[in-house]
Amino acid sequence: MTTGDAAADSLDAVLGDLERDRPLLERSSTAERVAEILRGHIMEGRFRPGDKLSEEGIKDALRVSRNTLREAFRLLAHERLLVHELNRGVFVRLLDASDVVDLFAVRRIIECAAVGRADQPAEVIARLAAIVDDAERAAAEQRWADLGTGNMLFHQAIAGLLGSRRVDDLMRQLLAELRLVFQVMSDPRVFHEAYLPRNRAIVRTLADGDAAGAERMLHEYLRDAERELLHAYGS
Amino acid sequence: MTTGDAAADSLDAVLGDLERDRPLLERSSTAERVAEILRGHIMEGRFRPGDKLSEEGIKDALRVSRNTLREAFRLLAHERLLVHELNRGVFVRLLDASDVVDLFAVRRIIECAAVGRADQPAEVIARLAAIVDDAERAAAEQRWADLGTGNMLFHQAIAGLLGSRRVDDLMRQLLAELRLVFQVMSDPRVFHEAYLPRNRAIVRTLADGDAAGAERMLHEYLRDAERELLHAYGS
DNA sequence: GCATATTTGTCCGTATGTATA
DNA sequence: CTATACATACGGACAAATATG
Repeated sequence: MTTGDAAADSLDAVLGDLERDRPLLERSSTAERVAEILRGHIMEGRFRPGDKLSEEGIKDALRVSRNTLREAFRLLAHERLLVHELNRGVFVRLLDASDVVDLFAVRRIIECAAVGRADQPAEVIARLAAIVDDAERAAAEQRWADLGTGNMLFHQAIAGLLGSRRVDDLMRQLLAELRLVFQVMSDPRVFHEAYLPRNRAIVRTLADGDAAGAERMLHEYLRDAERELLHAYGS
Repeated sequence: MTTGDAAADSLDAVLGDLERDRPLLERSSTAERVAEILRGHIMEGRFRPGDKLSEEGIKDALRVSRNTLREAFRLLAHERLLVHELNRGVFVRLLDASDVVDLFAVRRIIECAAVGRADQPAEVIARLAAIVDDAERAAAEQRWADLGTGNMLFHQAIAGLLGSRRVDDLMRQLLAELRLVFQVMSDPRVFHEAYLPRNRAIVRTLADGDAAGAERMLHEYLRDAERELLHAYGS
């Protein structure tokens, strides 16, 4: 009973109003806006992995029709953030150890390919450094949520080195799934904090023009992070 | 007026009945089955890139409700096979030269990473060889459609060497998009046929245990194929 | 194991807004 | 500029499946 009677009432409070910041130049359908809102709530942990998202409760809270809501559900299910069980409804995805392994396998391929390319202009490296700066500042000021997103942003930027729209989309999706992994962990703060210096070192090595070295460091980074997450999963 | 009044009538003939081969153990919703049918029609060229898919015409032909059809549209738009233009409807995606470049950039990363791994059991290599066998047979018997799918299957199998569910899904999607590229080409037959011997050579090199050599060959393969497609796009 | 209540799956009618001939 | 066609979005309805007591 994850979203029981009481929860249905509180959804009004949890989910902000749909029309909140509707831009004058809105170029998206209601279903897409609903999906965006729900995506945010999932990734920030207000809906936890395994939770059921009932059509009735959410359509009332967001004041949209069931049809529109179902279109949004389809989108998020396609992004692997929700799972659709026939005649049972949609649930926030619950990832297992094999998902973690798969996620890191893809990350290794994409991210290592990205840093391994030697032809990076200095301006791009500077952008990476700026992102690490922000994350370090967030850690220093104990803004743990910002630290987490900053770390994510770093790896998104790494993938961005490839300059491919499709790789960017893929990476965004992988990191969103990874957020679901973090949310079943005990303490995400210390996790992200420990890897901050390694991000810094990777950028420095890249700036020195040692792409191969940076790739090696990133590979070890991913190996260790995967191992730690799997350990947290108790496998 | 790609799907005008006359076309709406013929849709009944073009689109097979939805209930055709509904399995006893149907574990999928109507929306997913509709998406599957439309996907097939798009990839086999019965709907051509740029065509508009009108809700009215298709819902009548498939005898489903507008709501269900819209859910299916959302799925296919998310797969990049359709583009959703607000208040204008959905259209079969029309790819441009930059899409071809992007598609091949991702293919290079994925496929080259796959063949570059030296630890492939002999049984897996044999499966690759069998796929090339099938494609060669199709070419010899002038079954051009089968030749095309056979070539696709080969590259799907290459990506499959990584043993990652997410990579498999990604590759399936990339190849589906690539099919849209082929459909604006003049003569896909000769295109696929020319690359058949190179597939064969890659498998042979892999069987010899020379993963690095196979990766080099695949890289050249992709470079040439991309160049040829871009030339066909007139850029 | 059964009867009931709840929820999903699907369809329809309709009002409104948007694009286009 | 008007008229028409169409997409968007809503709400109601009902059958079917599932959850609950």
